[in-house]
Amino acid sequence: MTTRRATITDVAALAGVSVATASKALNGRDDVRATTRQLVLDAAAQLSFQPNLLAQGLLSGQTRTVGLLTSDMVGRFGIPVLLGAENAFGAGEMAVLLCDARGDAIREQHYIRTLLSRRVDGLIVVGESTNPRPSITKDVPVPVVYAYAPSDDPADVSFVPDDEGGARLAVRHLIATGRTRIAHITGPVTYKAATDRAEGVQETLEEAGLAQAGETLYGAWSQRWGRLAADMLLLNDPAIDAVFCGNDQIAAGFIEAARERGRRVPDDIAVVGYDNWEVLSEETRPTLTTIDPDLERLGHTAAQHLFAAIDGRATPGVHSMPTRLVIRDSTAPGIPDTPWQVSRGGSGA
Amino acid sequence: MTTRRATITDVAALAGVSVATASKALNGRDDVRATTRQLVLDAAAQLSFQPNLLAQGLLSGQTRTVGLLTSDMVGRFGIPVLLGAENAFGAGEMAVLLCDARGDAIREQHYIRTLLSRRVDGLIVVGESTNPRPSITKDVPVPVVYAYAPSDDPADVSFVPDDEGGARLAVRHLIATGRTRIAHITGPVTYKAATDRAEGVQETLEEAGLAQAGETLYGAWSQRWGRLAADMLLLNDPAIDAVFCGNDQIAAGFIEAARERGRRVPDDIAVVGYDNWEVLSEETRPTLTTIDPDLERLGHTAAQHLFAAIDGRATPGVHSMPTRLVIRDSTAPGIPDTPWQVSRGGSGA
DNA sequence: GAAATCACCTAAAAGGTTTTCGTAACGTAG
DNA sequence: CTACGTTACGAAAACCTTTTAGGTGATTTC
Repeated sequence: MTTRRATITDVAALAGVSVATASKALNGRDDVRATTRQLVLDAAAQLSFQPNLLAQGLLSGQTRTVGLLTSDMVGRFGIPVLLGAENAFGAGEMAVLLCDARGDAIREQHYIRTLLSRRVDGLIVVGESTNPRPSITKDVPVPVVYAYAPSDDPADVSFVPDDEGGARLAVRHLIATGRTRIAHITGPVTYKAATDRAEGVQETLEEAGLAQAGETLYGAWSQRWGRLAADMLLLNDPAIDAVFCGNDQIAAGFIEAARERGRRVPDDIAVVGYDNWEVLSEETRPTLTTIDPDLERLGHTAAQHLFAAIDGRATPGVHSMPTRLVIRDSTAPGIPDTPWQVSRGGSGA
Repeated sequence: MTTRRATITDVAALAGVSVATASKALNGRDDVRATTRQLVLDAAAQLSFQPNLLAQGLLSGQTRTVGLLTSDMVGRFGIPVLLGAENAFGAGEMAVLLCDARGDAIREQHYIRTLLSRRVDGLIVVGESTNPRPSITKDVPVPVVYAYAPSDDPADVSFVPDDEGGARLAVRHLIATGRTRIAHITGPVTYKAATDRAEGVQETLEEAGLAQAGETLYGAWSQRWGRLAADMLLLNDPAIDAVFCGNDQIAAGFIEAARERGRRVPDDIAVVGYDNWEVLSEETRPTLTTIDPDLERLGHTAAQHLFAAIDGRATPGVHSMPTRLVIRDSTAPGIPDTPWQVSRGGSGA
């Protein structure tokens, strides 16, 4: 198991050529005879030679490695972003060094240092909420891209979901299906995601000449809050015919409470969620129309822009990424069982 | 931003000593005068010198890096394992290279090659189900540890959750709360997790002199199947007073259907789930008693054993990791709101 | 027949660090 | 004064690869 690994010297020796020639043969450079090249390739195969990327990196100054610094991997949103990024990296010859700072600034500093020690070519920082986070770009001699949580320095490269656009999609869909008394229940007011979406709701309703049914109800991101808010809302304003919820958990709670109060979804009240967290949105009854923030794509795009930045083609600014409306039964009665999806272009970079 | 990074040569020059002395001073070796050492340290600080880990690795043959090969990061189980492992690595000076093979054997081979090219010190392979997976240990010149999915070679080092033990915990708890007609609904029979748990149920009931209420119902890991199975079960065997479900989704579906059929949980029927997936187990009504497989700990332990293996102290075999019973309201009526937890020792390595 | 061209290959340096060995300087014992 | 041990430091090798510059022999050109 622990046999010494073959080096290019071994390959060259076996092929009966010099190290330099072996290198050229292996890397497809053209001042080597075809027969010689084959000799070298055969030798390499026989020894199952793998070039030492450390040595290459030392020489070239490029490690083909990027650091992925996440502030809280436990949460739901970091994972898809990370997944999309890993996906983009895997496609190239890049590898990703994963560091989870667990929301601790000290630990983050520590990780940044070790990543730099390892001479990563770039850094991608993924946050856990869409609230801006401190920039690290100036402290670091390699390009940095921020995903999900933007940097607080607008000159950095950030990718965030278009929460306002998502809310617009949701509300337009409700209006298009004939709803006129639309309420909005969402999470804590301290979340930029919540206030952005609320703003999107507000503006879209105004554009359509409608008034929002009641104030935006800020609470928690939980099912419990969805139930509670449903009780409040249905009691105060019985004429409501649609509600847009700040996430799928709130929506699931709302649907449950509404049914217990004898309101039929979607016939009496249409419900739209947010996140397209499928374990919830596919299991509510009726299944849940929701906004998919397409986080995997966000991560993918962020990674690609990190590549570009490494190549010297940075794209500064906060880029807001388009979301998708996923229509299911909670807004569209009578539609066949398979959900159909609506994608939306534009709005972002 | 792209200023050349300081090397030990720069530090040595600034301190007015040779490179060798600088190295010794920085690494705390003792044949260097105290005043000289301070000189070097000051110079290093001034240049904010960071040793190049590539160069160190090239020389020492140790990269202090491990590869984490996951077969399907999208799934629910890989993540906590990965998290626990990352946690263990972060504590030391190890870094983890993340590769998601997405269940594709070709891609897995590719990743293994590039990881070896990068001279990782070890590999941790995390699977997506507890079904054994092909061993890669002989193809690889570094230690390998398998987490969640064991290797099919029993001489390898594997860590799996103790599904049988988890089932025992669940059934013993039901018996302890006075239930005697206990049914078992679970996922597809193709999952070893499902059959292991079923076996645990069977044996525990026999030991208690009880007969299982009906055959084990194999189906899907979904809420839908939980509802369906509930309908079948409650119709066929109205005397059932407890059900142990193969996961929390099935349990959530069961609870829902049971309530709709007018059975009170836990008064008429006690329900136990599996996984302690908190988004579900804390949101069902009543909240769900369930088995927590403690995957984060599993990942942590696997990582620690990888360290040991790298140091030459491997621990071959399939180690089965203990689970925890988390008691909530679906089995224990009238208990105050905060859940109390029971941990169990033993049974594993 | 000498010079130039060409095809192919090799020696050596570079990259940053650690470690081994060598070498001063100095003090102490004989 | 010589022999030796100790202390503090420096030169150079080693890790593995790529690249540059150079070298060899054969073939072509005048």
